[in-house]
Amino acid sequence: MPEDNQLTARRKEKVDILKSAGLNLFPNDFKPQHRAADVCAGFGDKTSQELEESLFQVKLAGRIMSRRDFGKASFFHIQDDTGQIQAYIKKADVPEQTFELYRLLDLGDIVGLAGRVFKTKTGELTIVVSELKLLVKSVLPLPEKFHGLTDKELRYRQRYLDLIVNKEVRDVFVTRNRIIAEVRNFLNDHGFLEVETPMMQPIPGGATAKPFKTFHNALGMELFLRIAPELYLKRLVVGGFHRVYELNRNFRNEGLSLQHNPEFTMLEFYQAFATYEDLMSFTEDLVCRVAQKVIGRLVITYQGKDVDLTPPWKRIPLVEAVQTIGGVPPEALMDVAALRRYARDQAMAINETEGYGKTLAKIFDLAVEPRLINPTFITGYPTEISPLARKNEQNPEITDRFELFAVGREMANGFSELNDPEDQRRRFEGQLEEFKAGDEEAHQMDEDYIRALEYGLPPTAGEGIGIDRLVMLLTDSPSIRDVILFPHMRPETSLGQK
RNA sequence: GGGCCGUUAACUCAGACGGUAGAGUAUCUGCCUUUUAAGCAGAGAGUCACUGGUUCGAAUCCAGUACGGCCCA
Repeated sequence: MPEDNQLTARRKEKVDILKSAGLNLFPNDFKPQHRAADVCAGFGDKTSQELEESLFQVKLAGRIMSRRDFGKASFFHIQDDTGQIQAYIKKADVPEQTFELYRLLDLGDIVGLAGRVFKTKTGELTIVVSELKLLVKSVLPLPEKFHGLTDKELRYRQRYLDLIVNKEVRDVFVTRNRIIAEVRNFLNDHGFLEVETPMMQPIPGGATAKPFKTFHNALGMELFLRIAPELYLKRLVVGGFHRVYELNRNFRNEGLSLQHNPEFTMLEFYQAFATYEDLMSFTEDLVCRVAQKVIGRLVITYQGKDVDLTPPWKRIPLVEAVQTIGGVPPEALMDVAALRRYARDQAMAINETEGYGKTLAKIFDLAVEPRLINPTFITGYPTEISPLARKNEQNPEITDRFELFAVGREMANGFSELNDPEDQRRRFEGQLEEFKAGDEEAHQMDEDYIRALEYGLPPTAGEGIGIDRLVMLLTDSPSIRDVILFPHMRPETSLGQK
């Protein structure tokens, strides 16, 4: 792309002019003393007369975002990391070479300036430039000022440009940071210890998903980018860290969608002596506190729909939800044959080789999930599809597990942990059968994890919360790519390698 | 992986029926000392994503490829 066109050629000419005038084009000695937002906050409510009398000087640095030239004067806006402020330069008021320099500046250049604060006729706080210094010349033109940059491909590929010209994008990522900070605060306040466990694992576990493979040259071994930190975190509970969490990246080798990026951020936390029911209440508290602190309210809007986060949230057993919300008749739930018949009648795409639990979950995904707008816990997931969860004591066909849904998508998954090593071994063996039967996502055997359980995992409950999806919900973002700074894209073919 | 749609100037977009490629912003020149999508007058700027085909002639029709978007698995 950076091939010369008329615009970049003209800018490079200006670089040459400035260079030949002996100007340092990359100075590093300008120290701004103010920021745009501080100046606005500090002087915004002063009258023009007060400003005239105060003669207050400010010194700041920013990128030129717009300019309105007159013959012997000009208005321009500069933007720093806090926002924009207008500046005014008048030929008569500055040394000749300063005005000459200004004439050679372009939108996108970063300058340092100093001057007095005043208000224009229209009441806009403005800096009268008395000193102006070029801090770096930009040789590529910025997008058009009114429509800005809207092409999604360009926005994701050149996020730096997106961030320069689209303030809302910047705001989303600031909010993301605040959400994550509040999640950490909440967990820290509740006595949880943040830990870091391997991203590269010899056995990918803790979830059902296809992993990315990599290779360690010196050890001559295949490794997998983690699909979840779960098994390591539970080892830490065995080791005596009774409240642990990890908030970091997972990697899953799957397709991309509005809700899926190959690497995504997940919170996982484990609490000894808690049950999945404790975690449901804990999750309500966590999400509400984050929403209250970051957004300031519990009724939010997501893509035009109202979402009420006010607890308590509904807790509905899976089989009940399928009937009352999904409209599946009770007789269709009799056995796997009945489920398949029902799915066929409803033209639902299911895999005829899968068993009762998977088929039921699939029907749930299609018939119920999109309808769960307000946060809702679905409980009682089949044991067959929950190889790491504790069986329910009344009904061993289901587990003490929940998933949380909101705005029609899964937000969290939690359960009382299976801590019986013999049961865990049998579950892993069952998964191996599934793998042999063609399920590439089936869980693998992890002998060391079973050994850890043999030392004794305290009764524990654990949960994972999809942070990207939480950020999407709280920032009203339609795509996961809007909350990930550099979402995965295929390589740009037109960009030559230097 | 499948279906539909898109790709035209740096950006945002027009471009019926196949007949020399258009606008606004941005850039350049001139005028302009309180503008803010500043204004007025003028100028320059394009491998119409790529490859092939049909045609006297293709941005336009056809096929394939690349990248992207949306929907589905």
